[in-house]
Amino acid sequence: MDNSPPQQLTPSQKQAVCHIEGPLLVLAGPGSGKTRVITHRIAALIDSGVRPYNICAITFTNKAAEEMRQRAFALGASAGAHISTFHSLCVRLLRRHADKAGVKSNFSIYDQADQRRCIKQAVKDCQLDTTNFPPAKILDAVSTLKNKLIDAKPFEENADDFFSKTLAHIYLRYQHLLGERNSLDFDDLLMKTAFLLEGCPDVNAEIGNRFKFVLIDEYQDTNHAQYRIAKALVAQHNNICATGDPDQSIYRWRGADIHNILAFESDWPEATIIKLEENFRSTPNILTAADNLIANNRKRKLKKLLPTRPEGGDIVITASDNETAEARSIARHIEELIDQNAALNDIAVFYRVNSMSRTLEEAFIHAKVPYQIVRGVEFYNRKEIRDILAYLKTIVNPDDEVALLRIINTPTRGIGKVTIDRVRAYAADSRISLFEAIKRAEHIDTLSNSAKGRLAAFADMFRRFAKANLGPAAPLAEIVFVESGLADSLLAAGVEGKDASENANELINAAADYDRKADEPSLIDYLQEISLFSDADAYDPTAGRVALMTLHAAKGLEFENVFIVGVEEGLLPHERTNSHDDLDELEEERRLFFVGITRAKTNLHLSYAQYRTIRGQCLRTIPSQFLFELGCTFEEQQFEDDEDDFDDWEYEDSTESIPTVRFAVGQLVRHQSFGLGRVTEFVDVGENSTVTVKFNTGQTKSLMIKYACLEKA
DNA sequence: CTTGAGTTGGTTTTT
DNA sequence: CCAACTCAAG
Repeated sequence: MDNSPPQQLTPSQKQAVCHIEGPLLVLAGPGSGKTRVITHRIAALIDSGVRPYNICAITFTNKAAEEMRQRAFALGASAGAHISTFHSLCVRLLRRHADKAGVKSNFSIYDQADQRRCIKQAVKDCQLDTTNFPPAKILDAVSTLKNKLIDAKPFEENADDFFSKTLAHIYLRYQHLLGERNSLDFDDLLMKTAFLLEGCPDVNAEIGNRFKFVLIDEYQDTNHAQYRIAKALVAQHNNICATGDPDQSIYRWRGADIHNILAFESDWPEATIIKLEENFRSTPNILTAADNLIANNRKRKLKKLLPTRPEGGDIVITASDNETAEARSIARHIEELIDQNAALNDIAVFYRVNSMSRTLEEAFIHAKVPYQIVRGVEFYNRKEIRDILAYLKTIVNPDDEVALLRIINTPTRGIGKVTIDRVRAYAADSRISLFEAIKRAEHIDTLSNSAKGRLAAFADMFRRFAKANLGPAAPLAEIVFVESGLADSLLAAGVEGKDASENANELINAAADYDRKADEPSLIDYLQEISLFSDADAYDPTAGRVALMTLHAAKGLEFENVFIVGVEEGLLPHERTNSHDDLDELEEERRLFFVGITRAKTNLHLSYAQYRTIRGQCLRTIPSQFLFELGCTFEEQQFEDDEDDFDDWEYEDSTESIPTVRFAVGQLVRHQSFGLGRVTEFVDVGENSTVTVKFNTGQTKSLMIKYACLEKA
């Protein structure tokens, strides 16, 4: 049961803990006790006389930060060290030095949905068409620029081609809109902090006095902005300890630059490098499979995966007819595990895309398997929650037009499009904010008297809210929920609104929870904190439920029994990654699978479906190339569903293959011209079946069986 | 001003 | 396939 690292630290772990002064890179493989090393290190630093106040540890998620605080505390480290994510640290620094950073301290933080709306607005403002300039693409480009710390103005100055120039316009407009609304997006938090630290000597000096020892976890997933922040944080003392694993870098698409960790030695030439290659988590066969898989990546630092656990456990690959059968198969396997006394907390199911959770959920409900879907942000994306939060955001930051427009007529209070347009026009003319204009509604001549009255009532409501904004978040959230009329409107919606009401109450409870935990609770702080919530933060390891999550969310976790579903071409690697043409993309998908596999302590269960319904279309699938790279011999089970309600045609369809020569993966074959080789993949699509063969000449070929004349050797 | 029917378009992972 | 948006009727 307990596979935690040995009580005694291993020599290399000890070395990493005790290396106090100077830059240190800990290259830690999965399950190497990395977290343990970091917490011990924090404790050791404090032990050796460093004040907790002078320590800054940066984690990847809030959850990880929380855990690290507790663990360090359990090791006897006194409280006081700053432990948070990069983003939370940035929020703190930007609020503290708001004037120097060029922001107001009550800024809102834009999430993805807000960003998209805002960029859309910016595109329109530039008189451009959203079909030629899709907001999602533009947002991506802007985000990339920000992650590289290229601000709008310098970008515009250097833009020479048409697209860059247009992009520059949109980027400038977007930043302008954000500024007007006193809002920052996720990338701004990093970019503005980097500029603040690099551009203000006094802030930098203050940082130097404060943070004398800096620890950064998951360094392989830092982007350029985070790298520059890290550099600035350690500039004066050079005491950086970065930990990470290049093989677990899975956020390239978000700007993470694997180069940061690969080039650590050239950044800090005097750096000590310590490798943690022993694995205390997984059984040898799981590690062999993981190692075989990742060996296919060409661009990597070689690192061993040394097992310390005895043999045991299974790797099982299941092929099911379709995703429903796959989900049932998983549910049944879980029932078996439960029969063998496995704890529900010890079981997890991973998938590549969130939409795959639906089918699993249905199967688990049917089989009465308790589960939790680890998706923290989902709660905050619900309409009723976003509504309440929009009220709260407007209280804190009346310039946040997105929030204001969301709730100005929610619930409906007779302030429609026409009225809003007139107020906006007035606001633009008088060069005041929309909220300011609403307060002056009675002076707006274009408005009808009834509209004036409604706007006045709206403004009055916010005056009452402002008076009630006295620290703790929960009481205000409750007042807002009731006085805004949201509570009544949900009540009026009957059954439909019942869930929504419960969610609203849950939000108020969550706020109360925050109030209890925070040193100095405030609405601003609360809003900024929940903006930085991540999916993984919602994971409750003590829930007594099977955990369902994306492969990305699985990072940093471990389970006795791991299921990975949908191990198919197009899904893992995902087709949208362009991994067909781009080797880097393919390698990242492989790392993602590697991360998934190495979460498993004892039993690993991989599965794919032969047909999968995607966007309503039932399509034939191909097992993922990654499956064949695992290399170890495994028992492949064909899952047969014995329930009667299974659609007949699916059987027909899948059994109606034209008789053709079949090849097993691993089969030795001979080809007339290429000679001997081994089958690495067999794609069964009837008469057009193909095999991929790795020939002894070194080349790998995909061949159509009906033409290739392969013979089994 | 609100509502609902109809259309369009986007469709991975997330701080 | 679903969510977000548009538009016309009430």
